[in-house]
Amino acid sequence: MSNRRDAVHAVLRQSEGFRSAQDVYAEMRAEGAKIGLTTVYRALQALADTGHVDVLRTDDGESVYRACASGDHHHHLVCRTCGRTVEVAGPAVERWAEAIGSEHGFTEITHTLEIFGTCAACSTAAKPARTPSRA
Amino acid sequence: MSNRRDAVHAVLRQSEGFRSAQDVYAEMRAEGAKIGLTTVYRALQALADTGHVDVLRTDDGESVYRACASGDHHHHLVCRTCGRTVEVAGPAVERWAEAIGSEHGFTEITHTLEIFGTCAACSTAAKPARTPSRA
DNA sequence: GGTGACTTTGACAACCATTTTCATTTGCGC
DNA sequence: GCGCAAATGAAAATGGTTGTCAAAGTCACC
Repeated sequence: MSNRRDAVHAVLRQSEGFRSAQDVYAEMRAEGAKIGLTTVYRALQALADTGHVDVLRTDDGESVYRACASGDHHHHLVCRTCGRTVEVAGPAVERWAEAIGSEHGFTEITHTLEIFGTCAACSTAAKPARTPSRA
Repeated sequence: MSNRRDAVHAVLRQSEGFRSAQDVYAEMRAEGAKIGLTTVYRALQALADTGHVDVLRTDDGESVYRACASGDHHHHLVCRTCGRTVEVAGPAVERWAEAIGSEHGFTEITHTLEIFGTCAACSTAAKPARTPSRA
């Protein structure tokens, strides 16, 4: 029955970068899957709770999910143009955060860290001419 | 005329931690200020654009604002219980992010980093008994 | 002092992702 | 086959944020 959950997970596994709930839903419907938006949200949350996928918020407040290779704590280097994502680990940062926290008397330190940039491919593609589509 | 904007800014200055737009609006109304929600949002955005206040998204997608001491790039150590905020600088992290980015061929690196924890006062107040409210 | 152009304001409606509700369906044990 | 409990999904509710638009305020200029 939690077949739906697996289906949702599968969609994420097939994706390169982060996908929004609406996005996943749309794709599944497009593929002919009979599933409700509600279920997608529930599946995504369940997956996130069990640590099977990573969640993060986009700048416009949308939640995006991604099936990550490792279940360990890690961060993401995301291309702001194509969405390609690289998982990175930063032991030094973890320690730094801990240290900063303790230094100020804080306990149970957690942190959120995401790195954004333009990947090689996109930065090449973006400035061939000298009309950088300046918005 | 941009008196409203100053008023909004003032509210933030009087606050210790991050405040949501709705929150600021409610407080201003409570103080008797005649201001509309729309205006509060606009003021907040304007302030954020000009770098007078820092913005970040809470886990539930709400935008929260804070008038920060320095206009420089810095991060926040936020108490998840009382909201008290400490501004921290982490040159090492900035460099690390840059390095990781270049290493993967990314350019125009930016990053978001927030540290959450329980401050000394709150952690003391929270565990008087031995019922750690383990969710 | 008056007038008109332009900007700011704010009430209200529109948006939209997410959540809740609730009736129906499905799986499973008995 | 029956009934219960969990899962599902359609639709409505929620709630923060943004857009619309007319009214009010400012200011320059006559």
